[in-house]
Amino acid sequence: MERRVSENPFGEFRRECRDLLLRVLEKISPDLMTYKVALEIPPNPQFGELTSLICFEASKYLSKPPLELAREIEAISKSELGFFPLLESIEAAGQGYVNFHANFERLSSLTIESAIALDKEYGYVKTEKPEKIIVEHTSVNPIHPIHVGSARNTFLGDSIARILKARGHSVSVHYYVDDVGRQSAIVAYGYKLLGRPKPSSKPDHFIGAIYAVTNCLLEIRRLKKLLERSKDELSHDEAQRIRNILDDWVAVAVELQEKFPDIFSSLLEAFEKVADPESEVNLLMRNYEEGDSEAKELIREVSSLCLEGFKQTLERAGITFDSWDWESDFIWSGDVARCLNALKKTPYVFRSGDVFEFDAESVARDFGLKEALGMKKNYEIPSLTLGRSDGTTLYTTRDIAYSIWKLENADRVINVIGIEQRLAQIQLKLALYALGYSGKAERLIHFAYNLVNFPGQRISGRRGRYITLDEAMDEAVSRAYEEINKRSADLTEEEKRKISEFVGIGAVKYALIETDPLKPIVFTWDKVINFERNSGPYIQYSHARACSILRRAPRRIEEADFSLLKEPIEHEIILLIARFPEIFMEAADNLRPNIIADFANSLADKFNAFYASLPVIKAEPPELSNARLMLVNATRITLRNALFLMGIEAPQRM
RNA sequence: GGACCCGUGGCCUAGUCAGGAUAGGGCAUCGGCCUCCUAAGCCGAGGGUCGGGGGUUCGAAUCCCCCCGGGUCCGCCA
Repeated sequence: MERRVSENPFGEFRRECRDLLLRVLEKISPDLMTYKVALEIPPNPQFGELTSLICFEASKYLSKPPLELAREIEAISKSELGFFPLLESIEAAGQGYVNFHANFERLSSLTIESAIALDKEYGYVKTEKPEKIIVEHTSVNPIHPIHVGSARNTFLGDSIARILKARGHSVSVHYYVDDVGRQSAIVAYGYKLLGRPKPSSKPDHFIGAIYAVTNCLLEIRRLKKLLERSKDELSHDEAQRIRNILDDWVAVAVELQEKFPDIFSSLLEAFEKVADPESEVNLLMRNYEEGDSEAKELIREVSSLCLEGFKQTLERAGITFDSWDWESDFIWSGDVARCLNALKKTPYVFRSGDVFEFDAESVARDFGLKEALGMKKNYEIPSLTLGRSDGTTLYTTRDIAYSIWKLENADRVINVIGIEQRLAQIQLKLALYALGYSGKAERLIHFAYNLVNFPGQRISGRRGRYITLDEAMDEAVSRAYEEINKRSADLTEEEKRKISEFVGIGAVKYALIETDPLKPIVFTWDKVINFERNSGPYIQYSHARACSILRRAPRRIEEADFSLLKEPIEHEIILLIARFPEIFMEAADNLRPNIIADFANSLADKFNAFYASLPVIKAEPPELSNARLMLVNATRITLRNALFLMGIEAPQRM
């Protein structure tokens, strides 16, 4: 048989089914051709590899029971079958399904040979419309370490970038360094009070401690003052409410004092000497925006220190960026001011007290965007405050300028940002419409994901309540090392270290990519460091097993008789491998990295079942062994390629 | 109060956009399987009013309406 290679084997089968069905429908009644011919995956192999539901639709039109029509299709298709090599048979079933059964000899051959021939490219079907895409992800403020909650952002973003690249887009990955906000001024102020110390630990952890303590002391000072100053004006309830918040922060202070005793006591001491730390922070923030050289030097120093720590973490996790975009640069270049002025010239900005407000609601109404934005008609979108009364800028306003810059440099911009910023992202988008950038606005995508919380409480950078990504990776890697030390004692120390890195980090990545991004995750160590079924390591293990078989095989096989692969489990594996390209396309075109995780897990499942029940190397006759070896190789390639899209290493041994 | 998201066995989760055949997995529990390619594995068992109620449909976890529960947002924070 002629050897063929397809980038999408199941797609070929799907096309044949559709073509055949259309031919048959034309014979029955040309009007049927207008029906949507959607072919679906049947729930059970006994119903074939694809199924059509067209008879249920068409039965009304032809006033014929669905099953009768299905039988008619079955009968007519018999004479056409010869033109469609990947099809074995068509049969009417159930209430009126038309089931398509594949010719497994040919589908197996096409699938396995394609996977092996395309190797590192298998599954990565290229788009017909390559775009320039900017993916902005992580963008953790440079004031505390990357914690496991923001790691969800990092890994989803990284996976999206990998998937889009594999799809043939030109992808540029950006990190937005938010150094302008009040938070940066707070941490810089604390850092200055401490006399700009050299970090005594990993720089981002060190900065995170300073930030949490400084912020906490500021909050306590502010709340106490508030209670004191307005003792007589406050209602009883109001005063009680503030006292409760204060109590909360005092509890935070106790936690922080325990965790960072040195920083805490030094900062507490320094704070007592300052009359009004609050205004000093505000001054620093203002000076920074104005480009005051002392403020610039200080805040850039703190931010860079923190970023240095991020880069260590990200490098370990295998995450890279093409561009680090400093928010402050957009202020100093005048972009933000220009953008603000332009916005003020539109009819959508009004004054409210000392500040300008952006009337997002009117834009949505005038441009008829409510429905497209997923909002109810009667819901009034809140306005957006564009600046502080002291003249400094606000985050979303700065983000408008940044977004325009990104959109000028790309066909599509994907922002991986927490779902809690949904409203702000909508307001931002509406501002682009108001500015006359409708085309750009449509190409701006907010990829939203939900929070990772601890059981019973929120992760909070401001309170210093978090588990860092570093800790999570350390813990996962050390557990992986124990495991690998037990089972693969013959590996060198270096190999063991390397593999435990892959496995531990793979576990964390998988756990954060696998769940639907819109669902909140409750953090537990057992969930994030899972090495059992439905985990990164489970897939890696399956890959290593496939490698192990191939390593031990006495010969390299380049062709085989695939008609010998008759076991149902073999067919299931082949089908999954064949479907990988279309699952990949779905993941790429709908931004769904989690379905790659799901797919890889299913394939690993099937492969392990196969592994346990059927011999490969010792299979008899040798021709069967050959065919299985090639199946194992195709599985290995597909698992590896799926793992790659999640940024998970595929070790050959573990 | 309003808007958005989520609700699937004890716990976690796929399927919901594009409605179809006995609702897939995993954890935990119980019972089996290593002189045989890595047991991070495999096989089997029990366990489900798909949050509730209406509706549309030949057919609803999936679509529509109402309600309930949880989360998020509604800041001169980011």
